[in-house]
Amino acid sequence: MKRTVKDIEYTQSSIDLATFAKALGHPTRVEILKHLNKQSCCFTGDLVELLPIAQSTISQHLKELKNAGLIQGELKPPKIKYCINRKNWKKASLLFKDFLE
Amino acid sequence: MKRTVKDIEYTQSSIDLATFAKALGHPTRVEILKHLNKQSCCFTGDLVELLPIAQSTISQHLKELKNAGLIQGELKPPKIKYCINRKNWKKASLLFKDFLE
DNA sequence: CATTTTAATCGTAAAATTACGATTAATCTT
DNA sequence: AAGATTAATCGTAATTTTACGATTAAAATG
Repeated sequence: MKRTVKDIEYTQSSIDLATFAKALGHPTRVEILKHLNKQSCCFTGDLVELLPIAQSTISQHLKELKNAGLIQGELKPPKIKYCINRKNWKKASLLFKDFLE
Repeated sequence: MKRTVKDIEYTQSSIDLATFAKALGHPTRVEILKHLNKQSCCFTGDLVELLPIAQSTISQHLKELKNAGLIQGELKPPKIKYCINRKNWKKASLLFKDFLE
């Protein structure tokens, strides 16, 4: 890899769309978001029960969704409650809608 | 990596959504699709001029978009005309719309 | 028929992604 | 205070992605 994405000029909307899309680009993360969207919020533990993958892997996926801005975590010791980030969800919704017409 | 996606049961819509999303998960591919969608079709060469990356890399991205079903190629020797696959574009549009509300 | 044009494919390298188990940190319970 | 619970982080390995230049195949042009 000789060049990084940062060297190239893309429109901000292309970058934003690609970032959201990348986060949605794995079925596990889609399932997480589906579950989260259905009941608005849930704990990591709920997802560990729901999905047949390791707890650490789910944490990793949650981190990616968080980094993309699609979810946010709220401390409810000793648990962590994850919720859809409605502001960015809406932003993504509009971006995809506009892009796909 | 001890487990592959294939071992896990996902809903078909999650897989379809993730597949489309993954294809949209790179700004270069988003730019390609934007350009393609604007004028409906174009040749590989147009994209090579448009984007500051190697021809082989663009071919690779086109292949991915084709594999995801978002575009299709038509032989216009010695060129190849790429167009949005409207059927699947519509499918993606509905999937994302439904998913993001 | 030789040359040029077009775009895919090959070979390769660097980086990112995905997965796991083990460990850790924080908080709650006894 | 000791132990249990929860979920992030660490370390690691396999795989995939992204990028490049070089080569190849197919068709058009001279």
